Amino acid sequence: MARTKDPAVRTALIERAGQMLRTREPITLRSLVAGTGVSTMAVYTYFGGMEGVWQALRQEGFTRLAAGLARVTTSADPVRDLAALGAAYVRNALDNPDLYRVMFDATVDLEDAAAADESLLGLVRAVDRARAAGRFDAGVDPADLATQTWIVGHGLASLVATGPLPREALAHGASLLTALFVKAGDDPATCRRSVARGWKTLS
Amino acid sequence: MARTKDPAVRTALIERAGQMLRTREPITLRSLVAGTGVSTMAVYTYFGGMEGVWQALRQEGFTRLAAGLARVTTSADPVRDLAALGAAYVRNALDNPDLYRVMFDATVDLEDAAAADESLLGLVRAVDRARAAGRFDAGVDPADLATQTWIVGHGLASLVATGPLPREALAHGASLLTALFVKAGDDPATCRRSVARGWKTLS
DNA sequence: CATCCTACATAGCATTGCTATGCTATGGAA
DNA sequence: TTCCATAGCATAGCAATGCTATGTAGGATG
Repeated sequence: MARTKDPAVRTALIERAGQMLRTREPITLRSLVAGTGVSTMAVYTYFGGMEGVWQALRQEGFTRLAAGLARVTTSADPVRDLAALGAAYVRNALDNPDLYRVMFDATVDLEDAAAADESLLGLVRAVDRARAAGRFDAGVDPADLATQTWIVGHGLASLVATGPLPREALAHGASLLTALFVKAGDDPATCRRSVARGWKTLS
Repeated sequence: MARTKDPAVRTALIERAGQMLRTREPITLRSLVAGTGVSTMAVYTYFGGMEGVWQALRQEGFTRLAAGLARVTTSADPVRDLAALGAAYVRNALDNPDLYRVMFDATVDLEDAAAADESLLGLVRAVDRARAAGRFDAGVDPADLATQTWIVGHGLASLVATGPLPREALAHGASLLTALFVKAGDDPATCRRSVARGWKTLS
């Protein structure tokens, strides 16, 4: 029919935007395309405007988060794995603080919510394994416990990444998750050791 | 020496800014002063620029949060009070979602951190009362437990206010706080009832 | 090969936050 | 009371922002 879009241009632009986010350069229409050889219109061709760029960055953030969670190896101790997933969540937020902020600063739309749910799935499966292994009570709802783990991880990551809490406060994560998993039925002493093993993957 | 600033102008401007935040109007230099009778220069005289306006809004947010927490009545049940403080924190965030976002979207500076610590004090005192009443173990550090309560409240409020979690997810707050307080030494059955009493002040 | 649609560049638009320039009025010193 | 330096304040203009209108060129499709 006519000229086709070059996917490399789109990729290059979001990659450059991510780079600028990391170096804390302000991302503007003109600064984004400066030096790339393409003109400002490319942003409208590939993203429909700057808002589209931000949305693409949000998806990039969720993709990176999913990759970080997927990198957690499942072991014979599902409670350790659960803590390791929480640690990976926090680590991802601290490794890409600006990207993490972009992910949650605007009201997330349905497309973003789908990506977030995708990430939650790994947590739900880990809870399922723990329940199957007899570590958690049969009455525990995997989705509920996964959500609560998310709440803890997000609260901790958010407060540390934006400044109110110092990095030493990350240790609270282990306490919170232990409390959560013991309430779910795990043996306190065993749980403490499992969570410690999973959480220490953070540092 | 010369003319003095009129505090009423500053107050009127931040009040108007707060109103615009609530009605989701974009807050720009010109739109902020439109209709107030003062010119754009007033923003620079009283706030030093738009960034000063945002900082003032953040402080306004912390002030409102402190007021919300102070409104929580202390009862004979310190664990109930602790849960009620957590509920008040979440309620404040949901009542003023945009103001709450402004409070935490930028990297908080030292002045904001002081306001945040001020709010934490109420939590620390409640933990102290609970420990004095024998509900918590003697080894519990009030500052630590207060911080963990904050992490839960912030994580919950943040995820519900920005959209990823529905309002029904607020019920997770009671579960999380119960887990936390039981781990601190409270009797499970008693704790569940205390937290339920405090948390139900949310709705 | 011819055609038409689409990517793309250039230029210009309104709006943004901010600053330079005067003017005015007001509080402290004589 | 008189005077004037100084801070408040308004107007106008600056560069930079996101976006749109317009014209061109290039490639896929018949």
